[in-house]
Amino acid sequence: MALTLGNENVFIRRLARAPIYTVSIKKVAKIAGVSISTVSRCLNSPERVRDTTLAAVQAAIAQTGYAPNALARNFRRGKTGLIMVVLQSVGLPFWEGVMRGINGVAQEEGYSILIRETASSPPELDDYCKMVISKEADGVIILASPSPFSTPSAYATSDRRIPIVLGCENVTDELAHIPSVRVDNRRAAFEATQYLLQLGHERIGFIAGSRSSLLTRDRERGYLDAMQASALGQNRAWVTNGDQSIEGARRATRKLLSLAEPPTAIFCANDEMAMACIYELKRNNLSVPQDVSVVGFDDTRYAAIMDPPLTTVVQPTEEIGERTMRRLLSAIEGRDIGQAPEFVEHRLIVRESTAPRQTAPGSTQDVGSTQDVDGSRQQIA
Amino acid sequence: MALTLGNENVFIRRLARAPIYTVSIKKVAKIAGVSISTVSRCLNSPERVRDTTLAAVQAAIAQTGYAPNALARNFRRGKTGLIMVVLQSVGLPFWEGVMRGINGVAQEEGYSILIRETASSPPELDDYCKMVISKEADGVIILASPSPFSTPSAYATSDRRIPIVLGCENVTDELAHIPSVRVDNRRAAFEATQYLLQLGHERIGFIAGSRSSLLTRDRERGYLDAMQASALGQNRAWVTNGDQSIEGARRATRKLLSLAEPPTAIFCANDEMAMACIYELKRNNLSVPQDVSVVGFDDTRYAAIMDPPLTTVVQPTEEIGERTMRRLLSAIEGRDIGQAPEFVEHRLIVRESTAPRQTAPGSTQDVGSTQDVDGSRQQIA
DNA sequence: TTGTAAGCGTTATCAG
DNA sequence: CTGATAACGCTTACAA
Repeated sequence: MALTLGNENVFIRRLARAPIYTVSIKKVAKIAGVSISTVSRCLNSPERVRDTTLAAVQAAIAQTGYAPNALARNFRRGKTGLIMVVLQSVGLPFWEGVMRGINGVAQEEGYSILIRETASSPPELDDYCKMVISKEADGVIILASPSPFSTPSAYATSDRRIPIVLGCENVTDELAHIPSVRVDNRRAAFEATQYLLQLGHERIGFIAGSRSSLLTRDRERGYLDAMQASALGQNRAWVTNGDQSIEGARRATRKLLSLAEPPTAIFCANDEMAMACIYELKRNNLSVPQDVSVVGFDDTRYAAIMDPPLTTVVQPTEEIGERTMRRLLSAIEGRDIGQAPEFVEHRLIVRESTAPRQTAPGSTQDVGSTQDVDGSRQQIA
Repeated sequence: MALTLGNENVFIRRLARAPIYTVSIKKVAKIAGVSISTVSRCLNSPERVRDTTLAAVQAAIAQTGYAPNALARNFRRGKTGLIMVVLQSVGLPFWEGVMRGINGVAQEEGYSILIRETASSPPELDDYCKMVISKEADGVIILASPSPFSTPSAYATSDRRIPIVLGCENVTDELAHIPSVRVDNRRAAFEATQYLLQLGHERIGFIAGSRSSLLTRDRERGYLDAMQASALGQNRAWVTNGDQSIEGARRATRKLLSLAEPPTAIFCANDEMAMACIYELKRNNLSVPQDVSVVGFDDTRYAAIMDPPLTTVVQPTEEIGERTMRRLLSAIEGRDIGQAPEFVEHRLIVRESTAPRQTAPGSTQDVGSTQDVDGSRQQIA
C-alpha cells in the first residue's frame, strides 16, 4: 500500500509538471480546413469572412478550446496593453475612487493595470520611462505621493514622447511639463482656511504632509495665502509637519497643543492626518469641534463616520482617474496632449468637526461621548 | 507671426506623432561588430563571452541606449512575468499589508503585479483561468472578498495545472481544492467571542459580512460555535447582516439596538463594519465600551486611532501576502503545491473598545495598554 | 568563444 | 473572400 501511494505521488507530480497544453492558430486552421490567416481574420475582422467559413472556424475553436496567445499578439502588434500605475501603497483609502476611474476606462479600452508600489523602493521617473521603452508597459500613470521623484530625470526633460500623466500629483518645477489631472490644491486649501476664518477662528494651525511632496506643499501655500490675506497674518509656529502619516500627525498635534496660545482650529493636509489629529486632541481631553475645529482633505470613505464626522475638501476622485487615463491613452495614440495641468473641481463639505469659535457645546449634532469641555482651555482669547 | 505659430504647431505635432525610436539587438550587434547571438549572450550569460567582446558590446549598448524588448523576450520564453491579483477594490485598508507582501516577493523574483478589481464586474474563475491560458498572466492570486465566484467553474474542477492561490479567502466546498493561505477564520472568531464571554457579556451580537462570502460565514460559524459552547446558546436574533459595508453595518447595528434586549457586546466581521457600528452606537447615545463593547476583525491601520481604539483580531497580512505569492510561484514552476490550506497565526489584540459588562463609566483612562491574548497555529497536512 | 539559422504565434501584405 | 509568406526581436541548438 505504501508502494501504491508512492506511485500515485509520482503520477501527480508528473501531471503537475506537464506543460499546459496550448493550441495554436495552426491547429485550428488544420481542423477547420483553412489557412492560418483565415483563422486570424475570423478573430480580428469576422465581417471579412464568408459565413460558412466563419462557422467552421468557430467550431474548430470551440472544439480545441483555442485561445489566442496574447504574448504573441502583443509582440506582433508592438503593444503591451498594459498601463503602469505608480502609487505609494495599495490600501490607502484615497486611491479607491481614482483607481475605479482608471480601471473603468482601462477595461473599456482593453488595457490592464500594472501596479507599482513606491512604499518600499523610491520612485524614479527614469525607471518608468525605461519600462515603456523596453515595452513592459505602454504608458505610466503616477499617483505616487509623497515625493514622486527623488532625482531629476534625463528622460523626463529630454524625451517628450514617453506617455506619462500624473494623477492628483504636482511635481517640481523642472518636471512641470509632465501633464497632470488634479484639483487646484492651493486654491482648495485657501478656501478651506477661509472657511475657518469665517467661523471666527484666529489661531489656525496647519498640519502639513510630506515636505518633499509638492502636492501637500501647495496645500500649505494655500493655507498661508489665506492667513496672509486675513488681518491675522502668517505665524510659522502654527505650521507643523505631519509627515503624511498617522504618527507624524499625532506628533504635530501635540506640538500645536504645546504652544503658549494653541490653535482653536487645525487644518490637516489629508483626512488620515485629520483622523490622527482628532484622536490626539481627544486624548488631551479636548472636544472637537467645541474646543478645536478640524478640517481634512480628500473625503475618504471614513470621513463621514469619524467622530465627529469630518469637514473636508472633496476631490472628484473617480473623475480624476478617468480623465488621467483618457489623457494617457491620447498620448499613447500619439496625440499631443500638451503639458498644461487639467484641473477638476473641488469643494468643501461641511460636517461636524468644525464650529464657530467659542460655540457653546451641544449646539451642533451632539454625537456620542462628548468629554469634559471646560477643563483645559480657559485662556481662549 | 500667425504663420510662424502655425508652423511650430505642425512641427510639434510631427514630433508627438513620431513613433518612439527603438533600437533592437541587430543594431547593437552591427555597431559592436558581432552577431546578434553574441549580444544576447552578453545580456543573459556574460560569463560565456570573452572580456573584450563583452566590453565592445556594452559600449554599443550604452551608445545606442538599447533596452531589450520585453515583449519579444517574454514571447520567446513563453512567460509573461505577470501575476494577476484579484481584489474587490484598491483602497480597502486591509489589503495594504497583503499587497506589500506580494509585491516584495514579486520584485525579488522578477514578477510584476496585474490588478483586477471585482467591485465593478463580478469575479469569474473561468475568466482568470482563460487569462493564464491565453498568456496574459503566469498565475492568479485571488484576494477578492466577498463572494469570489458566483458560478462554479469548469476549469477549476477539471484542470489542476493552472496556478491559482487564494489569499485570505475561503471558498465553497466544490472549489475546496484550490490552495489558500489564510488564518483560521472560524477559530479566530470563536476565540474573539470567547473573550467577550469571559468579560461577562451574555447578549453578544454579531454583524456578519457578505452572506455570499465563505470567509465571513466562517467567522459567523466561529461566533455561533462559541455561543453554543457557552451556557447561553445561540440566538438567531443576535446575528445580523452587515453586508460587508459601512451602510450595512449601520443598519445592522440599528437592528440590534431595536431588540427588546439589545446586546451589551457586538462582534463585527471586520474593522470597517466595527467602525460603522461604533459610529451608530454613539449616534444613539451609547458609549463604547461602557454601554456596549465592540470587537472587530483585521486590525487595519485605523483600528488603533478610532475612538475608542478597537479591540480586534490581527492577521499577519504581510506574511499572508508573501506566502501566497511564494506558493503561487511554486505552482508556476510546476511543483505540486497540494491543495491543503496553509494557515497563519492570528491573535486578538485588546484595546479600549471592550470592557467587562456593567463597568462603571469613566474608567477609560488606562490608555495605550495593549496585550496579546491568544495565538494559534495549525497546519493541515 | 562566436556565428548561423530555426522558430516562438501572431498579424499584415499582397497575390490569387 | 482566401492563402502563402514575410516579418516582429529574441533565444537557443548546433556548427564552426
